[in-house]
Amino acid sequence: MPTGFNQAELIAVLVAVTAGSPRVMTIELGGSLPSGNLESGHHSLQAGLRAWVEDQTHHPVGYLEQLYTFADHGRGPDAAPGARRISISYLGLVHEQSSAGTARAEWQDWYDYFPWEDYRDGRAGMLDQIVTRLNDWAATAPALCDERLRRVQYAFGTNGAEWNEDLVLQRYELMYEAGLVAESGQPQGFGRPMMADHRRILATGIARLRAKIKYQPVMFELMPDSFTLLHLQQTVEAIAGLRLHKSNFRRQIDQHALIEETGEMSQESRGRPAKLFRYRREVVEARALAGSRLPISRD
Amino acid sequence: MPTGFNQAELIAVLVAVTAGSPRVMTIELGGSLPSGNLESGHHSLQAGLRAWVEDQTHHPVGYLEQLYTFADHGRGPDAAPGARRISISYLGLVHEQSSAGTARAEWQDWYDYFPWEDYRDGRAGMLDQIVTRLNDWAATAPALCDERLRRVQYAFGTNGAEWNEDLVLQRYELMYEAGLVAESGQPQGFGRPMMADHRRILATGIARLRAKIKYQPVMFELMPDSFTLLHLQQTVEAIAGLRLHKSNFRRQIDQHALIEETGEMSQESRGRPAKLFRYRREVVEARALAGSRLPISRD
DNA sequence: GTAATAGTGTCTTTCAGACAGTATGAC
DNA sequence: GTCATACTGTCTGAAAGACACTATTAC
Repeated sequence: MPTGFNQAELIAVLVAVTAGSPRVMTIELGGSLPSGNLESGHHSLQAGLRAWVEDQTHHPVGYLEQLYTFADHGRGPDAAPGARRISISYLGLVHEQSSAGTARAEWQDWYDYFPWEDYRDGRAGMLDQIVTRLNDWAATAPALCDERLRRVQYAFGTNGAEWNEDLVLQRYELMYEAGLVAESGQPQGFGRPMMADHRRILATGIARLRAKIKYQPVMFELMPDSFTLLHLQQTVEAIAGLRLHKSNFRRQIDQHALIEETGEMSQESRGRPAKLFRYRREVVEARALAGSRLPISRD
Repeated sequence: MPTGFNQAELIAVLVAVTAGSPRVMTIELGGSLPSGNLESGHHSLQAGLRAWVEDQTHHPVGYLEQLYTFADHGRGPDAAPGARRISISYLGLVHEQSSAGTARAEWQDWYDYFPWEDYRDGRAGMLDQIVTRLNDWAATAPALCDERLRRVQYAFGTNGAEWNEDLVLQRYELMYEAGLVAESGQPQGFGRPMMADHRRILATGIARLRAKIKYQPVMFELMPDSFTLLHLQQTVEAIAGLRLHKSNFRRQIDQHALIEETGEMSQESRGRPAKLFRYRREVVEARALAGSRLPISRD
């Protein structure tokens, strides 16, 4: 085989939110993200992934965006010298659903893989343990110690620094370097491991989604056609791993005129029944990415 | 050759700003973006591109980020059936410099390729022409007309909509669909064309940079070690294609404590001499991506 | 003096953030 | 009535946006 030829693989981070839990589609009993080779029948990368995902989940993918492309030197018995495996990963969002997946494919709560990322009930107890071990790790390398301590402080919000929920990948990479996850050789690592670098790809996807949700109305891709405001808020909270302020959340949603009342009321309330809303897709697509406010004033 | 194997190519959108002009590195007299095949000697995608770029420009690449990965069905005489060319593009930023490049590689003003993207001297006259032709194009398809008119209004800021400098790719794609650029077959298209889809990749890079500069201090990667505030502002203006408000720009820069005085003064002034500043890389790396403010209030 | 650029002060508007309150259902 | 959830009103402080002003050089 000539050099310069490579095998290409598509990997999907497919997300849904069910009953306040963020879920990711997996295969092999939660050990792998779904992936498949790029086939010649696929018209484009995105089309290939979209067709494949809809086949697996029987739901339309509302939103699909490219995440990252990795390349590793080819491994395995049939790898040619100089050949690589190129992995192209995508983030996909699907509407909340009750179907449990198929035998091969299952939804898993993503906080099984990253328990320390869930800040909804306050700082996870596990975090103190993790930070202690990271600080020990920093101390083992006098030359790098200061640098490492700064990274830990920034990524984990210690020493008065604030927790930044977007830094999912930075936290995972620190833990990987320090040998605190199973993928880096540690038998008793934190969180549930995945095959190869799949947990790293999932971290990339979570980070992207947490960042994106702040300036693009992508959360509606995770919602059913009609929903209550509390339901919407709980979905965002599940993604961000944070509790949000109710009245401010509501004000922001309707300041941007993102939704409208359906006229119906929710049936399943234990308190006062809630109004149902729907996403105003047309309006938002027109004015669209208006979230991009530039903090630099024109003249 | 077995199916499922593909050729991989690295493409760089390499940006510098010289004397208030944003420049992109090209080869073939400005007709192509620099690109090279992924070689087996390259340790990783990023390392391959970085080594290659530094070899070409003799400058360290301060900032390098992946842009997008494309796949086309293999073309050309030696393409195997089912083989594809996978193109992985990167955005790189280098410090302003005077060197004119090499014989093979040259810097070009990116507004040669996208003259309608320069809003610094007000709305480019060319825009009225473009919008007229786009509206004509919309009218040719009654079924799609409304949809197309909405896209034009949004992307080009017509009919009372605001100009959004980030929508570089959307504008190029509309013009491509309407046959207003040479790449889609029009002999007298707007702007300078490039080979294959290179101008589309450049549009992707410009859009990414314009968006990024608003919440990450990446402009300093384009600056020399010391610079005046006006110099910094003109660099950002060159990228954004907009004029900025002087005193607000300055306030924002020092509110975030991004820079510090060197103590020196600029020599080349025609008016009052300006203080020189340097970027506080350490501080910013520590507090870093603090730009990510979430417009959703925690509780 | 003029021209040109450097740099400061401050007013207004907007909006995130926080808090407290009222409304309507089940029991 | 209590409890739970739904929903509204308003105060405060920070920061964007806009405008006007003073400062220091070359000529």
